[in-house]
Amino acid sequence: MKETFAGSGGTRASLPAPAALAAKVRTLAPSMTRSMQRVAEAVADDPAGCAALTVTGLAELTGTSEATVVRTARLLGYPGYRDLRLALAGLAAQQQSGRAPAITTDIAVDDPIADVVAKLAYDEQQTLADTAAGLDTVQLGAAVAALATARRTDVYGIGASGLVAQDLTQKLLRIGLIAHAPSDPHLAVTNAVQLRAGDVALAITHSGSTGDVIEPLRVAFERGATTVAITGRPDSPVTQYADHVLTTSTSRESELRPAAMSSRTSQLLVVDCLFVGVAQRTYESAAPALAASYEALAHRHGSRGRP
Amino acid sequence: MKETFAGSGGTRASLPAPAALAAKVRTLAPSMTRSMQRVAEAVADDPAGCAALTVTGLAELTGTSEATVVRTARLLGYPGYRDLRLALAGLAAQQQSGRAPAITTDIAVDDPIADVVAKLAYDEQQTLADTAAGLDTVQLGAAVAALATARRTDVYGIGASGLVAQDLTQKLLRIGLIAHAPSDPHLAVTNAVQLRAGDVALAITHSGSTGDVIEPLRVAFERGATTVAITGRPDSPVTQYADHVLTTSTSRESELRPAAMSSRTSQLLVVDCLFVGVAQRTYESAAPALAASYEALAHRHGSRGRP
DNA sequence: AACCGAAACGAAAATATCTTTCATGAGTGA
DNA sequence: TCACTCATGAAAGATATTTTCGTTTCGGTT
Repeated sequence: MKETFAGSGGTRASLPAPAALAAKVRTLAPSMTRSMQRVAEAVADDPAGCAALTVTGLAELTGTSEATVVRTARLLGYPGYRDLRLALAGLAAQQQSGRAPAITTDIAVDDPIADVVAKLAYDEQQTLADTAAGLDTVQLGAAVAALATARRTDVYGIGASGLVAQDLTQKLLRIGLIAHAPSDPHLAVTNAVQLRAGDVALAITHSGSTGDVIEPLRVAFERGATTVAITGRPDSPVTQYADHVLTTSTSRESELRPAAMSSRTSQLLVVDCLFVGVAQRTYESAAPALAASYEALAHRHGSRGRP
Repeated sequence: MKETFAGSGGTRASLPAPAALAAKVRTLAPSMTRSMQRVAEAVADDPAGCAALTVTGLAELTGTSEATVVRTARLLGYPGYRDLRLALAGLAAQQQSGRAPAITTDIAVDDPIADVVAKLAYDEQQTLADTAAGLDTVQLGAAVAALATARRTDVYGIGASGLVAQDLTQKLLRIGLIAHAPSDPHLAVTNAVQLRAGDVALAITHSGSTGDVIEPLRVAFERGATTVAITGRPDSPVTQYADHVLTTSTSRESELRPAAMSSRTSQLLVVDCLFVGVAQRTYESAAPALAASYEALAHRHGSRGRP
């Protein structure tokens, strides 16, 4: 690995931004081995402290070996420990200069309703920030390009993710694209069989292991369609069949705050980004289409303006 | 110079803070030799770029030698180049996060995808904050109470709001309550006719003027059910038939960012609050029901962990 | 102008740090 | 139980940083 390229300050390959690090740790933790998790945890817990440590120091601190530390750094998206260390220094500086440490307490059974509102709002804001920070714009751009030029698009999702799938579908239809979000898994596969090169199939699943969603994506993939996966687990089975993977952030969940809640927030942001990106790319046709759909809806509302 | 002391994480000697670096360069410049000035200048000019360079790299860039770079680092108050580099990374991160006010502008057709992500995330965060701030906790509490004790609940919504309605329905079902979200307006009315005192009807409409949603709520209202409206217009027709009104926030929309987008975010937060509130109130039965639904879903996912 | 001394400077050696390789052992499924 | 895979750390190998030390430069002095 040469480091010389960085000198130009030109096109920097997408190293994870410091801000995204905490989110990345959470996202990738499940796919880590025990030792690596210890390292990741230490790093997320005390960025400043870890930035001051050498590989050897961090290895000792976490009771692991240098090799494991380097492996962890790699998994987090850096070429090696050195770069992770720089990112940690950046993160530490950011945390230092202002923004809150972001420690939310869980929602308790006896929290007053006002607290519930505050905590939920805060958590969802956090989720949005994490998602935005962790989103790979290259993958996103590729997915947008594929969608914008697709002959037709299928969107697969089940349960909570199914609603997100429908949301995207509604939006795409609004700008004149052809999109479907089959709600029945069997129909999804039936649909997928019809896809071919130039079409796009998009799977939305938080766990990345939802068979009912993977199956149609696999079929589409094998048919030559461009496939996109929106998932919280970038190493999960669904990504096998995905040309482009968009990662949603995973925040800690609790009994009263199911994972579905934050994953939905995260997924919707991604979907919105996709939509806006596509609308930009197809502006010529999208703008009139959007206007037309407003028009068509107007008469279904009572008066045109305020009641 | 050993670096091992850092391992303790104990009393960190006072390294110059990153922010002070630029000032320090200016202060110390006069006392520097020519070569060192070149190094200091490069460092002050482009912290981010220099942070990416090794001693050798920076030496080459400034046309000096490694030794000079290290001497400069020393003069600036760091034990060696390594620490200067970390400080530079911190400074870069701070500068990066500092300049973010560009996102207040609307999304333009030619915005790069990264900006789109940042702006959308920012807007949605804003929407959440506004919604949380504007939510009437008394009304919310009342709605929660009604839902928690309802015999059955109907949720009405069309289009984007329809998805929110389904989201709420899914959640309520998960904790063992009886809820429906008829997607067909006619079915909605048919359903509404069945409601009576002790039941809850909940209408979700951003404009508050969506006839297809108002109608079933009216019917439910007249049948004596407790009615709730989630709307962005607290003075719109739908509130006529609503015992409790929950107001969502309305943020500015633009051509590329339809109102549906932020109203959906806002509505979902309200719906989440309702859900958590209800889950709290019915904790005895909700907790096992939630657990059970997790259980039931587990087998639809491949393995629990890594693929 | 020639000389001297001090300081600046860089090449290269010495050291520290990071990365890779490889052998070992723990855990897993047949 | 056995074969197998995978996680793991020790140590070798590769880089980066720091130190050493000799050369060069510059200012002043004779």
